[in-house]
Amino acid sequence: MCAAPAPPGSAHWWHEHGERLRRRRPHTDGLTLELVLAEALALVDAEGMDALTVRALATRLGTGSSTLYRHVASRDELLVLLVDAVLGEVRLPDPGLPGRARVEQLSGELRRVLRSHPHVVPALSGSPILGPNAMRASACGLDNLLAAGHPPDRARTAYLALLDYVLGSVAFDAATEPPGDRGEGRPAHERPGSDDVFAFGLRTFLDGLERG
Amino acid sequence: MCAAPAPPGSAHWWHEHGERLRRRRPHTDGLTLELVLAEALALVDAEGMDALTVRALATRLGTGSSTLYRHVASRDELLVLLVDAVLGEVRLPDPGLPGRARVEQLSGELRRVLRSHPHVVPALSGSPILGPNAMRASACGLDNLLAAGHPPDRARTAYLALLDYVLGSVAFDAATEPPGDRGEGRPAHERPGSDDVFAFGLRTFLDGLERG
DNA sequence: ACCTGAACACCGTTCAAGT
DNA sequence: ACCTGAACACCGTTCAAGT
Repeated sequence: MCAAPAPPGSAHWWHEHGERLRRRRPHTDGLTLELVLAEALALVDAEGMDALTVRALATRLGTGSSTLYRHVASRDELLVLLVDAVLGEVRLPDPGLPGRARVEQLSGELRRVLRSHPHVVPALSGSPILGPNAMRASACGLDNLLAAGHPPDRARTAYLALLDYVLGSVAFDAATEPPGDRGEGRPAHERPGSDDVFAFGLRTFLDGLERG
Repeated sequence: MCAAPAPPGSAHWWHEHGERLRRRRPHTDGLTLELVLAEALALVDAEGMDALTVRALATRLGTGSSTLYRHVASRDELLVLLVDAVLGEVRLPDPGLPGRARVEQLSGELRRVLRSHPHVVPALSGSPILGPNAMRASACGLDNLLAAGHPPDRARTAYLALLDYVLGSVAFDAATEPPGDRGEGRPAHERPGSDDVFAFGLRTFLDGLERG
């Protein structure tokens, strides 16, 4: 029974992953999951997601590919863990700030961190984002909206919509181009920078949220 | 000179692709790019993006994998073309409607189309979205905001922010989970459905845009 | 000229054989 | 028990050989 393996990134998988970490004993070689993830992130940052092959990662770590399977069950698992590792770089805002300022700060910080690892971003849309670092940021995001004075149901819905916007602005940053610049010459209008677009969208959403 | 191949999905690549289409003569077998893309979409919809291998697609089309390279230069090109093919399903809103209603309708339609091909969505964040069908929808999206009474610069910025939100809401739909449901029992609060989240976020953004 | 089978250089993953 | 080289079943892509 219970032969179905939990899909990497699912809540069930994260639960089992936590138990696995608690149970683990040190390997005879010095290799740890943390080292594997750090090297994987360095590889992805330097050469892009396609360069993150199990074999290339193993070579960088000075072993064979089969050795990595003692730390990670599959390449998919590696990607899920990599995403949460990146989210671990997010610094939560000062709790002393007012609600809206905290919302703006956390949104900007999430965007900053993800843009500092651009090749990891496409991996965000593959599987659910439920790792411990994701949950930590997530709880903070909801708290901020509650602190800004929104009732719980409204705060929860607003939180999800805002998260979609922040992640979308990172993922589709260079992917979206305004229409009207079809000619060969320089465009008639300055194309708005992605930082300006992000700030405008965030401000507009929060304005709508306050006054709605 | 000019040996650098344009990366699939770039404006330059799309330009060359258009010329390639204009120049093409019929192949001796009945196979066309349109047929290749239709079969690729059927395969992705049925079995997911990982199942879209050049070999599997060729088999479904009754040929060998090398034959597909007469229609598409690489698997990456195939994905770029597939994304624009999906965007071709977007129906533009009735021009007789008022600006804001058109914005809401086009946003909802884009979301509907992408959610009907969920396995294609992750491919959106890989490369720029500059195909003819993307540009057609894009031009409409900007027009709608102009028609809603926003000055050009503001309309352009708002259009980009709104697009990030719509794409984000599709791409991170199942990927985002609200905090607070950590217990094993049923959650204390009903989790807001993604349709509700989307509608709320869209309304909130447009409210902020009107009153800002 | 057009087409394509067979080959090349990979890939993720497994597992029997080593220590 | 722990580890890993070598193998398995793929993959995208190319190109010489066929028509």
